[in-house]
Amino acid sequence: MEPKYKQILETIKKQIIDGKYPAGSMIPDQNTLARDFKTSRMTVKKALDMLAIEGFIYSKRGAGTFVKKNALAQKDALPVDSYRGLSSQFSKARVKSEPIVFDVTFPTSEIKERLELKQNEPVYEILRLRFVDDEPYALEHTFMPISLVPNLSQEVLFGSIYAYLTKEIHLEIGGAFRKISAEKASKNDIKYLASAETDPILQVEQVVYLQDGRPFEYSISRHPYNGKHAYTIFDRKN
Amino acid sequence: MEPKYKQILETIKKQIIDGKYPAGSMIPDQNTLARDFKTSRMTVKKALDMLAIEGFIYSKRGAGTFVKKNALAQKDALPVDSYRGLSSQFSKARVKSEPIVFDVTFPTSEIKERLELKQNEPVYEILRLRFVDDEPYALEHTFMPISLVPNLSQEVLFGSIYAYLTKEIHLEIGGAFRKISAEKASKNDIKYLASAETDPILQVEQVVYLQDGRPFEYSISRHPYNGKHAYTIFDRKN
DNA sequence: CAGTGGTCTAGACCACACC
DNA sequence: GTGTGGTCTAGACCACTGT
Repeated sequence: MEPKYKQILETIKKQIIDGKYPAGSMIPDQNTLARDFKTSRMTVKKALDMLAIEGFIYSKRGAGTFVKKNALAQKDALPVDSYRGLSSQFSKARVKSEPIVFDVTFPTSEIKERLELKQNEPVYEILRLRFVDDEPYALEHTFMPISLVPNLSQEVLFGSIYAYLTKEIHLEIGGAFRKISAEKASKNDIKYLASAETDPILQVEQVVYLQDGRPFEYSISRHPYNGKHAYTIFDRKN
Repeated sequence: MEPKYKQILETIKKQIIDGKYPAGSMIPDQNTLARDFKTSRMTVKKALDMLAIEGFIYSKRGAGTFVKKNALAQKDALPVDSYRGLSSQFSKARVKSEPIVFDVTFPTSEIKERLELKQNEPVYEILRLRFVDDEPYALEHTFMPISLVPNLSQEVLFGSIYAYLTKEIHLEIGGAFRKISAEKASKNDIKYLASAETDPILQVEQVVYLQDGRPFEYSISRHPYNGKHAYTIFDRKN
């Protein structure tokens, strides 16, 4: 059984998308909604709070709750989960992966620090060339502690590592820290991404954390300069 | 009077930072906390939910509420408000701005679309070179509808536009959409940012929205390649 | 002033984890 | 089973907006 506040949330969201509450208009007050949905005001409030977080509405004390002018732009917005890997951004059929390096090593001091490793725990080192629609999309250099993923097979590398981690093993992703920069093309970029020597490279360096805060993956992705693949985000103030 | 849930939130946050609840440990259950804080469980729950959003703790139904392993890393984390401008990232004294262009024009079709302008409303066009610690930090090309900011003076451009907008006028920022890419250096980059012709440029293109969803600023910032200034974010799954 | 949203209470029942 | 967090109720009081 889905919680009642989620049902209310979905109902109102659908009504906004369907145009029952146009952009800029006020939606019914919380007491009215509570009566209409045969529930308490607290439950309505929770639904409205979530809708505000999703970017559809905003509330002003003393005035009312209003549909945002650009509410409809939110309706196709992805939740923030690009660290789940490429497969959630693009349909699985369009993504291919070609492993270049798959090794087990001792981490350098920088990687040890990023992954908060205590002693000299070994890590996987994975270098993969990733394709979207058969075009090079990124060169991914990934490090993961072996202790967290004891049985990673080379086979998995051809597909989505994240699908394997969340389905096969029981790992819950909590968030990711990312650093995005523009870099000069390296030899590997020229070799694998077909970059020219003077092409700029978009680099995304990230540490992915589990729900309990343990770092779980450190990776550097390098994207070719082709005018197609930029990094996009929507920051919302709450 | 600050709401009670915020006081509870701050108290527990301080206790985590002070080491009363070490990383990985369980904090007292909600009923106990409600008794200790002389409040209801719902109020405690709200405080804990906010603490989870801030990245300090996580809860598991049936098990308990735990301090994240990297909770302390959150204690200096900035809230997501870099669209408030540079002055919130760096102390005001370190930031300088040099206006290059300050004009009023009719928008191109692309800018009209980004700012969702109906007719041919005029916009400000502002080109500013921004310095941090007297080094070129970014070349900012900004467009704002005149209708939203009727009285922007050239004087304001030397400082922080955002400080002026939120303090002098009564404008509330709601969020921003950003697109980050790596680009080749243009003539302007070479001229103002002292970039070499082969240097990559980190470009941040953004549309900033007001709380009610109206787009309010469209800007393109170009950052020089000096290994110092990357774009960083922390995505949290909630 | 009336109407709105923000917070809070003191309970209740349920779903889930762990033993 | 016991203890935990997730949801929900039916009220209440307060802060703020707009007239």
